[in-house]
Amino acid sequence: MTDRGELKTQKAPHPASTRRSQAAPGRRQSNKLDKLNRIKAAARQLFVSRGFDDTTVREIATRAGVGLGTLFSYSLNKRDLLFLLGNDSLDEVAEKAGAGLDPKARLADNLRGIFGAHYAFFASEPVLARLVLREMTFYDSGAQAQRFRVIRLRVIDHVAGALALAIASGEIAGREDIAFDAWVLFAIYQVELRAWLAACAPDCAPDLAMGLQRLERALKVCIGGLR
Amino acid sequence: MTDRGELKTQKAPHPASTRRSQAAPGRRQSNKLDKLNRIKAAARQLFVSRGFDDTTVREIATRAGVGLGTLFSYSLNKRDLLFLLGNDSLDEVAEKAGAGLDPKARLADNLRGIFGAHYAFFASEPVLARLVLREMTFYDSGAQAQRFRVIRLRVIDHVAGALALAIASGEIAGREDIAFDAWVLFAIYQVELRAWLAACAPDCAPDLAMGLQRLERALKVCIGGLR
DNA sequence: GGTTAAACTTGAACATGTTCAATAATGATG
DNA sequence: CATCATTATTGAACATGTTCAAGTTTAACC
Repeated sequence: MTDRGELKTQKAPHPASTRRSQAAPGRRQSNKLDKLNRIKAAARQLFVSRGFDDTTVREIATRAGVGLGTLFSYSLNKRDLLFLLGNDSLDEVAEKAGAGLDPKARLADNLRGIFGAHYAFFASEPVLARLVLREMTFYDSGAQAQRFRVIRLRVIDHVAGALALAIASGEIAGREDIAFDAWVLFAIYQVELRAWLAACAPDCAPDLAMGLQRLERALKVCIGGLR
Repeated sequence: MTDRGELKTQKAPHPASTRRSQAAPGRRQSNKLDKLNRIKAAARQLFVSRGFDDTTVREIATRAGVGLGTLFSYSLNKRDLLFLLGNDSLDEVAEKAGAGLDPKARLADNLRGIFGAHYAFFASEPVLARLVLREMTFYDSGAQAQRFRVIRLRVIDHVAGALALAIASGEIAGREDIAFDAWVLFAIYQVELRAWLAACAPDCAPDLAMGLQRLERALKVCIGGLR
């Protein structure tokens, strides 16, 4: 395989080409967007209804009304196509989760706000969510994998924000390295999330309340310490 | 794909067949073992020297001196073949790690004993280790994936053992649910491990001391608590 | 409008994991 | 040893992700 993590073409339209430069959002640009949307919709439908492995890229191309080769100028490979879908959703979720931080709330509640938004998303799209998590955990080449990492950093940042608020309000003591503490809490979230999604059959919706309760318990072990 | 996680043939030799039953470790059995070993050796060499994706099953079969189809009666698929190698090593490591528990040691030291043994293994076979972790994190069908899960449970059990010792010696207070606490610590280990292995180029040996130091720091955040 | 270069699209061709029907090897039995 | 049922082996055939050289479309410029 040896992919270098880059798309083949993908250029800003007319980047001061030989002739001229201009914003020029012409037919070309809107056609591309249209195709991308058709591809995304087709892929989403098929991945959700048949699973990742049992969906062929040929089916996606057909349903999207594009040629087989065209798929690969919109996403580096099949996996990256899945990430594209996942990231679109995760991006929204992460934004929403971060906006909900409440200076007057307790730490546990702010954390539930952040992680709960994600859990709700994963519960609402269990099939896609499981696929994304499964595929995304370790692959890190491709534009979408990079985007995923950025989103993740933002979430960790939100956790750090929650910790800062808790310190400001005196709920917990000042800490040496908030970012590191946030990383540890995020680690617990990640593993809990995977365990929660793995716990029930691949096409059933996981139990949101139960999952969050377990996560909260795990986070409290860490917040309270073992001593 | 739709694999059901089972090998095709694989039967205890002559399981009270139509005729008779017997231990009968004849030529057949030793031939099989021999082939399995050749396959494992070939796969290991190729995976380590060229990576998982760039090794073809045809190459493995050729180097092992077996037919292409034979590979798939020894492992369910290419990925499971990788797990086979990884599990053989992990099994040993987990055993060693558990045996090293010292009732007189401090909690942090016992934990370093357990996790350190794993880190040492991952540092000594970085290529294989990364492959196994990458591939194994979410796939859970196939005999080897099952075996991996059992090994993991054993490690968590060792962590629980370390906690029990720390409680017995009075280092930490009695806890409500040691197994759950162990699970949380293990979660931190898992994420730290992945971050450590991901941090450097794919074929360089990661820095053992630095990795363990970071892990210890993360575990201490949890042990000490945030308050 | 006509010309042209850049960008986009495409499916045939390729690479490679996996299956399976045919064949061979084994060893229990007579 | 001859027979035969079971088990193991095999590679041709298949399925499917990915590449790429050739063709098509776009729009900047005259």
